[in-house]
Amino acid sequence: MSPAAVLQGLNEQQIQAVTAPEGPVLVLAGPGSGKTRVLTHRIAWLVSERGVLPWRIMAMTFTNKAAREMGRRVGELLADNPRSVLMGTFHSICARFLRREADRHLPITRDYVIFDTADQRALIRAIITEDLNLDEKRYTPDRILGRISTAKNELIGPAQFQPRDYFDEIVKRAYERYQERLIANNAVDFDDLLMYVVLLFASEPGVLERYRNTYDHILVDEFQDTNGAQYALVKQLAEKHRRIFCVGDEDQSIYRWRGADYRNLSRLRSDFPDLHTVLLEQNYRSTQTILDAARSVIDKNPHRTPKRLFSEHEGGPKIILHEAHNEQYEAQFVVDTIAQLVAAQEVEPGEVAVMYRTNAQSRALEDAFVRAGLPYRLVGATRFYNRREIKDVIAYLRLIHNPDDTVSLMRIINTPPRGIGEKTLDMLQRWAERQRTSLYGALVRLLEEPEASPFSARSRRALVEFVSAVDGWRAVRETQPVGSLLRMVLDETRYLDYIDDGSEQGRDRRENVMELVNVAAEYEELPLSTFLEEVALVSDVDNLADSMNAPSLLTLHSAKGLEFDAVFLVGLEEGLLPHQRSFDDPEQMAEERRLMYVGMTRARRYLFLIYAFRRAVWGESALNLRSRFIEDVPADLIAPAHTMLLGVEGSEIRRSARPPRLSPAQVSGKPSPKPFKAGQRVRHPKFGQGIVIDCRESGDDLEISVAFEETGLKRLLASFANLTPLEG
DNA sequence: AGGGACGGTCTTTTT
DNA sequence: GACCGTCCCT
Repeated sequence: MSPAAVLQGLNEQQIQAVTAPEGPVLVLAGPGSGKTRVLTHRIAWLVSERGVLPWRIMAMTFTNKAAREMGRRVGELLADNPRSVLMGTFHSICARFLRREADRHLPITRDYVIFDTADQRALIRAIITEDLNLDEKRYTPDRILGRISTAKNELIGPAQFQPRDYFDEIVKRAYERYQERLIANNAVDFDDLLMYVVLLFASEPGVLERYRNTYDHILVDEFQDTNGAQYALVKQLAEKHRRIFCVGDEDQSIYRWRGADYRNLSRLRSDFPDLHTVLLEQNYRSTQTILDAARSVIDKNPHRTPKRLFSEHEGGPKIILHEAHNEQYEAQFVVDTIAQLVAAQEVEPGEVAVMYRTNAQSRALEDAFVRAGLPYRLVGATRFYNRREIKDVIAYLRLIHNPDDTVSLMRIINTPPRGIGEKTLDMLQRWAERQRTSLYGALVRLLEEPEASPFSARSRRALVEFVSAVDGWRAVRETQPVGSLLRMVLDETRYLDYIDDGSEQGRDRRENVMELVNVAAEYEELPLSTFLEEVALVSDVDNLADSMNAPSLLTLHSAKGLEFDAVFLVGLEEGLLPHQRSFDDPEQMAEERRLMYVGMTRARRYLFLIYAFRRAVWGESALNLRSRFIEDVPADLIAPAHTMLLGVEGSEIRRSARPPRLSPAQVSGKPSPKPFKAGQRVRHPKFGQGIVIDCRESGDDLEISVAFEETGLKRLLASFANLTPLEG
């Protein structure tokens, strides 16, 4: 293959990046500049031009989807060397290393399981209430787990954990127990996957040497989102041969809250002083209008490396700004507008995305899509693997794989109900403790010498029946493919009858489980451990079905790395984006701004910024001001919805014959007298003085929003509110 | 032991 | 408005 083939279609800057010397390289690049493309071509270039053997290359990404995509493209570029490059998420790659090294070097075995967030909570809750005798209202599992996670991301084990306040003292004690219990369960949490590998490499130079020698080229995607442990891993692997290639964009760093550390950029620079930095500023994705708008939002963030983003797509349609009356109208506007864009053949349905700050916002959107009879792809919300029935079934498989997994055992020992109640479980737990064995160990003992146990005949029979069943499955777990093992479990436990109570929900649950059976069947002869590992490490975006030509609904966080012809950013309101929880922290506020920036730059041609005048929060209707980020977009780049221009040439397409059901403010047919105008000062007998924010028809009344000096924002109906206008 | 009714809390964002 | 934990009844 000639160099021209590998470099084909790349611009000057990109070629420079792809063919950079094999020392440390950092590619800093704006959105849509082909970062991932550069990474892919770099791999192809190393193999075809530099003669690097594909299996000596390791490329780390943040989602499996990104890894798959990369694999596909590398496969295309190197027709004869497919798939042998090690590509995966940090977590999945570490899970693999651990599986290989656990028996020799770690307190867990190769059959370890990965605890997800719910498992972690169950474990820490038990520690707080049982071991430490504390009130879990005061010491909430999530707060403690958050501290533990931060520590692990910085490679601080329970022994090195330095308490800085009283709460930390509790955290330290909980952390110690937590780690002991994980090990007793033969389990690791997400952070352990990384921490164990880094600590192992640090303590066993021989092991590290083996991996360094195998993987002599390290590539990292989305470098700005690496945490302390991930950086340490990269450094360990690369510090000797120094062939490291990172791409990233600090303006797209949106994972600080889960440990992403922006200091890793300066660490990289100081650990690799000969770092070769390439800047990519050309954007291949968005129109200049979108880029200009996005830049005016991100430019307000302090301390950034200024980047001049320029597009090869001049101009483009204006950005549409729309205020909806509430979240239902917001969703309706989105659905209607998508229908119009599609009808006008401006976009394919699958090239449209609706993005929001919180998962809860997907509900109203889903409702609108369902009512309109339009298909959609949902990322997140009630994630498939978080559903109760799926977790139950997977708990069975986990227990079969690893009988020490007490969290799974507790989950299913009486699911479906088989007469093992609280009393019996208490007794079992105490009995196991007395014999210094795991719960499963105690159950096995019960099987061997039933009369040694303290149980009544009835409980004993139930327990024996349960453990015999699990033992039976364990006996065949090596010989049966995952799919048929799962079917055995379902048959013998009559689990489907248990969840399917005949209701619609019950049928849904049954179908979910059947779906899992299908997924499992695809694993064929692959070991159970592989199945469980992938189930634990899949992310929401990984499941985004490319095959379906329908709009995607997703959070701004899961939108990173994706692009669409048309993007709707909804819920652009103070309190939502930026989120309430970031108001008092400038660092977090900067991250909210980057989130907005990421969302805007996902769009190729059409960008819609949408906010709702009021929104139901926890069932209550609340008023919101529109997001401060909207104010940062230059007015000349914005057009209101009713002037919507379709087509780059500016051809105007009339909005559909069907009258769009938009907010009352949109229906501007008959102008009615509005006694109150925004900005006007008013007085209310009870709330005092304030400023009118908004005034609009609501039914046949007027709805006035007033920001009162004392009591804050209130929404009043003109016929009830006794408002007096004040002068100037 | 299990099921149903009730009330309090909760939501950022995810591997 | 959803989920979970708690209480009470069968």
